[in-house]
Amino acid sequence: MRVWCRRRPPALRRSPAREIFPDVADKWALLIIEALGERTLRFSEVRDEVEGVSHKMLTQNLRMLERNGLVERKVHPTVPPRVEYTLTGPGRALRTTVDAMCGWTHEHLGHIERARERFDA
Amino acid sequence: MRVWCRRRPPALRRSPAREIFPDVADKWALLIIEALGERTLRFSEVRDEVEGVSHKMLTQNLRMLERNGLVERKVHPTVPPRVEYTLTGPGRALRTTVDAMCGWTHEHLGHIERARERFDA
DNA sequence: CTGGATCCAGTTCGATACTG
DNA sequence: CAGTATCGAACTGGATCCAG
Repeated sequence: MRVWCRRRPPALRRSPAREIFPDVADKWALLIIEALGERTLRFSEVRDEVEGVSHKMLTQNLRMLERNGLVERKVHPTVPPRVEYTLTGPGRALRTTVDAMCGWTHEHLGHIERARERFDA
Repeated sequence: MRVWCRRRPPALRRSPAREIFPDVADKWALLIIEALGERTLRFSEVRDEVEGVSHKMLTQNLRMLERNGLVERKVHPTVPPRVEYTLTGPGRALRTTVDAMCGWTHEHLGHIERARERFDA
C-alpha cells in the first residue's frame, strides 16, 4: 500500500482519483463524516448533528458514502426501523483529514474574516 | 494561537467556522488550491492545470479565494494584462490538508471502486 | 423511524459576446 | 490575456406526501 501523505500526491488531472474527488470534496459529505466520527449514529441522530442538512440531502449523501464504502449501514429489522451508520476504515482515515481541515478553519478564522472585510471594502 | 490539529477540533455546529466551511469544502476551490501548490501561476495556467474548469468557475473561485485571503492576486499593468495567483500562508497551510485528502483518494481508490461495484450490483 | 418519489423554485453553470 | 455580463439549459435542494 502506497503512503502518499509523506510526499506530495500525484496530480489529480486525468487521474481515476479525479473521478472520486467530487464525491469527497463536498460540503455535506465532509460534514456528515465529521459528525459520525468514531460513533455509530442513527439516521435521525446524524440529522441532528449536521446543522441545516435536509432529509433529502442526508439520505442522498449517506447513500453515496455507503456506495463508496466510507460508511456502513446497518438495518435493524424492528418496527419502527432502526438504521445505524458507522464510518468504515477508509471512512475513518478520511475523517482524520477532514479533522485537519476543520482545524485549519478554526485556526484561520480570524485571518479569513479580516481578509473579507478588507476585500469587501 | 490554538493548534487544533493535535486533538479533535470542536464541532462545526453553530460555529462561525461553519460559515467558512462551505467555501473551503468545495470541489473547484480545493482543486485550484492543489493546482497552485507552491507555484505562482497566471490565470490561463491555472485553467490549464485544473481539468474541466470553465472560465467562469475559475474566475468566481479565484475571486472567492482571494476574498478569503487564501490566494494573492497580482496584476501586472502590461498589455496584454498578466495576472498572477499565489497561495498565501493560510492558503498553503490549507493545501497541506488538501494534499492529505488527495493522498487518501489515491490510497483508497481500489477500495472505493470495489465498494461501488458491490453496491451497484 | 427511515426513506423513496414528486414537484418546482431557485441556483448553478457553460456558452457566448463584449471590454480594456 | 483577463475579466464581466447575459442568457438559457440543467441541475440542486427543500417541501411534501406516501409506504414499509
